[in-house]
Amino acid sequence: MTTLPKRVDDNTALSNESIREAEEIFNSHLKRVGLKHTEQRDAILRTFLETHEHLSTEELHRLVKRSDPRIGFTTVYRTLKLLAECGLASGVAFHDGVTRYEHQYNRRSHHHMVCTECGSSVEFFSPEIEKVERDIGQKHHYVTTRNTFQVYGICERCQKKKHIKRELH
Amino acid sequence: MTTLPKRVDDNTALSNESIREAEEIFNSHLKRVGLKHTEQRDAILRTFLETHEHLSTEELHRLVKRSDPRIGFTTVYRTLKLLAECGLASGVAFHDGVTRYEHQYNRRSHHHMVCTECGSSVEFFSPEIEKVERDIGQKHHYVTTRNTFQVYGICERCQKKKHIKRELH
DNA sequence: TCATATTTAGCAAGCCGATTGCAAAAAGGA
DNA sequence: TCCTTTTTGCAATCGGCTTGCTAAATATGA
Repeated sequence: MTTLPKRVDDNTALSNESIREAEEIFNSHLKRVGLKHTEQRDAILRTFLETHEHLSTEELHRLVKRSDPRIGFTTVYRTLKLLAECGLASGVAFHDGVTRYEHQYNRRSHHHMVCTECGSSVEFFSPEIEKVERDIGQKHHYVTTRNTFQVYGICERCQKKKHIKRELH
Repeated sequence: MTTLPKRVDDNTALSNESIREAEEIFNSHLKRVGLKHTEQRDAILRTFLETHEHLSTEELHRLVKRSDPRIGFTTVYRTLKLLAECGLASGVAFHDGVTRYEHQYNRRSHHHMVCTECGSSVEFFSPEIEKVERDIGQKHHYVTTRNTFQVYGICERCQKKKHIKRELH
């Protein structure tokens, strides 16, 4: 067993306890840097923790507006930065120029395989990757902090679609 | 030996022969898709092959202008896309929102470790990574095409700088 | 070599996600 | 409650990426 894959659309919802813990982390981060606790920030964090996928700021904003339509894009944008600061969110750059975020709380480092046809993705964890990070850091005297690993390819469904298209000729 | 690292600033210049081969690949690609051979495209390819690092379109444009100041940004931009199409260049997305390109001819797939303080980077190749790509693709029935792997951290020099700064307090 | 058809070059404009200035509103300590 | 500080969110801006357009360059065929 080399990997522990997990479909993105699995139910990865956090327990109430985890959510409270995450709120705690966020609140103390705010206090530490002298910022205020607001309704909007709370709502954004809660919505964010409910998600399972990697969301652009745009997409999170759309979700947040469901619980409060008056929350603006800028606030979501800035809150996401705060969440990244205290380790609750982390950004992933796929190859389409849009930064996506995923919640990091109670999840271990993992990687993505992305279909270049339809954009769907699979998450997986691989201890080998973490080992390579350690090894290569040691070799070049870097103190490593994180890594990103993405595999690109074509998913089963899109392969079949292509097959059908070819048969029509 | 798990990795075959190579410093980015090594002399990785291609032989004349390799350059001719690359030009050949480019020319037949142009012919295949019904495009024309031009001085500018030639100059851009040649400059590109001389580089050793990952360049943004902007940066390559600056270099190209040294050999011909009248070559515009758009042409470099579009030529880079052509080069990517025929496999001579490939784009890498670091985490600063800028797409960088590196020449791919006569080089095998490799990865990057980037210093988050000063931006310098180290290239390395790791067969383990390629194996993980194959495994995870197989497991989820993807036909994989490529992967990107980046390690982030702090290089030796920047660690020392931080150390000195701390001692001044 | 020259004429003709096709593509290119590069300016300028547009696009789009990321970022910021600002004034009214909200938070929270005294 | 009052007052200071921070936040919010609109609107404007920024910056990299992309494209429309026309004069110029290239390839093809006579």
